Amino acid sequence: MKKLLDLLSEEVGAAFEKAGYAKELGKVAVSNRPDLCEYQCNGSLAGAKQYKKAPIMIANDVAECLKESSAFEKVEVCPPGFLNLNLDGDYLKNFLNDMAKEEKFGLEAPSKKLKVIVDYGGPNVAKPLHVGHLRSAVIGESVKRIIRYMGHEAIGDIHLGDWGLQMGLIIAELKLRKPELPYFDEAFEGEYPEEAPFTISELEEIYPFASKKSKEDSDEGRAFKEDAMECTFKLQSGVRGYRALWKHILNVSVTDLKRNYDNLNVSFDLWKGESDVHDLIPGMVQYLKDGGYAYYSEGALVVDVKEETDTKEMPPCMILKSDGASLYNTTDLATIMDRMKNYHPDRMIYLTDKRQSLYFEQVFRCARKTKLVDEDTDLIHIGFGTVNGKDGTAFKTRDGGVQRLEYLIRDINEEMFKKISEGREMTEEEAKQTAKLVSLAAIKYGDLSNQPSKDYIFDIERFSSFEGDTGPYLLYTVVRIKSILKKYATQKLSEEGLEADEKAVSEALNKMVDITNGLHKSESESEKKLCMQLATFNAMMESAYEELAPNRICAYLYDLANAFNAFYHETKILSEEDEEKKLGYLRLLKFVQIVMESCMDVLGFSAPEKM
RNA sequence: GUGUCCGUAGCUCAGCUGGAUAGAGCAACGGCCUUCUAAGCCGUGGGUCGGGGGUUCGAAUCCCUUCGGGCACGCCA
Repeated sequence: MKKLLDLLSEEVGAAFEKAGYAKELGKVAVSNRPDLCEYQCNGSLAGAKQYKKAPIMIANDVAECLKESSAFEKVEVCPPGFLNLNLDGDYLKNFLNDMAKEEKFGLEAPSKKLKVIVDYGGPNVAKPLHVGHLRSAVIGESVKRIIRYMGHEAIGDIHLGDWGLQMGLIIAELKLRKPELPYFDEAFEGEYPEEAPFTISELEEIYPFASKKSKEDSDEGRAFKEDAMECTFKLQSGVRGYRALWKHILNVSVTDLKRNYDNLNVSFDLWKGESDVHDLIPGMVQYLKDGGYAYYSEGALVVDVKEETDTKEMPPCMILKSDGASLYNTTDLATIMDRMKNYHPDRMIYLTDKRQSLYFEQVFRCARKTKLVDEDTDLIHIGFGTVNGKDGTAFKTRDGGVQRLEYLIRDINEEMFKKISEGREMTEEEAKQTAKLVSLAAIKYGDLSNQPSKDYIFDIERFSSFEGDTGPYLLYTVVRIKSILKKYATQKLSEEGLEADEKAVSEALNKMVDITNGLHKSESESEKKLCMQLATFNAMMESAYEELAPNRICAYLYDLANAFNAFYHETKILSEEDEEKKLGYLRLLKFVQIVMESCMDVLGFSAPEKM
């Protein structure tokens, strides 16, 4: 289904053409003077020079031709040559009714269905998630959902950090603490225990402890680091006990990660990690050498990725360190190779901190140059900004430490629980569930409503206050709508003497309020504004997809919620006596509800029944 | 040094490919609940869009320059 602005532009464009001017001038935009009109066209001003004619004359000619158009109820010419337009009510009604009949509200299916891998999350095994992981998870999840909503195939890959020195550090420390474990006995030939010899909290304590020790400038520190490196090497070369121990670390950690990501309503299709491509590295390195791409520079194996058009310095993409070890680049390139072989995606999208953007440019150029990817494979890096505290510097706990994501979410949950329990009639369990939904919306909306590339201030106070442009405000709006609809259905059921339990109400609603049965023509200004906002859904979603910008959806939701609340305040819905009119209102409400819920779902949160 | 992003109301931010009086939220102030959830709605005050040039009929938006800040720049990820 076409976008409203395109339809209007065609309409005005045809008028330009009919009046003897280029139809391209008929581009219609939402008015920036809502006091004067709803839409505007500035083509007469732009065309003045070309036609050597005063803009106002052109505008008058066009306005004359536009009189026959059914799209506008008002066409005005304003000096020096603006074309001020108001949409015709029936035209709008018809547009919305068409929209209501389509599954995705007029969003067109893509001409070609693409396969896209979205690489996000990127946690390290055995390290708790912290605030820095929030953005990758939240934005990545939404980007994945946007792609799916558009009708493409999206595969989410968590891309675990599960292979480097960090694993060696943990194993080395475990060896010191529990040398009696069979994993360290090279003569051991039996079955290793199924149960891991540690819990997640032990694991989380061990890593920072070991990491710190390895950096100490002492004999003990150096010896420990050496041992950790040896453990890493043994692990990577496949020593049985070390592999078994590593499996335990991975399992315990992944279980915990899954729980954490579940709490964020984030899920991955693939739980691949750096370890999965380890065996591919030698072959890839050989390929890069054989192809004449890679050469040794300052002892390291590199691929040049400079291009003639570069205005900046472009360091080469490093494949192997001078000691022969692989690094981040190596596994990323191997992962690209692996994905091309197993999935052959049309696009790969990476979400990481924006500080890595030069790095990804090198990797992408390298992959392209060395033909690890096809020419038409899209490689995209979405670099996001930092989550800052109120002081504008990186978010920390009160005592200056790194804030664990789990605790942060827990704190916000509790805060929200208190708020919801106050003055609302709800059981404790209900309040808990509601608090969870509301705080998730608060956190996610707080993040997603910013442009991904920008830093933003994570202000718990602001999120906890729930006023204005916040997730909870959006939820509240949806809850209001649900509440009205339910009340209507409950009344109807009891009028007929039927039982009105939750299930019956929702079934009755589906039957009685069906948006495909059509809206009526807007009567009030606020109703029309609401409808116009609703009508921009497909254009909005398309641009959110093209720009990979969840913030577009956030802005739309906020505008839609505002438009609804304005309408709500001046319209008596349930007490409307004209039954047909009342049904029209209810359908409009339902329409707003499901559009809002669809948007929220794409953002990765949802509204409760009550708040 | 090279590159890159940013500088808009007291605070946090929108402003799409240049268009008419620069918009929201928070904070401040004033209204609106016997009526569908007031976590809401309506209104008031508050800005030489960092500075200076230029292009244009017209610039927060495009170009140049300057100041101030963030970030990245071969063996970390």
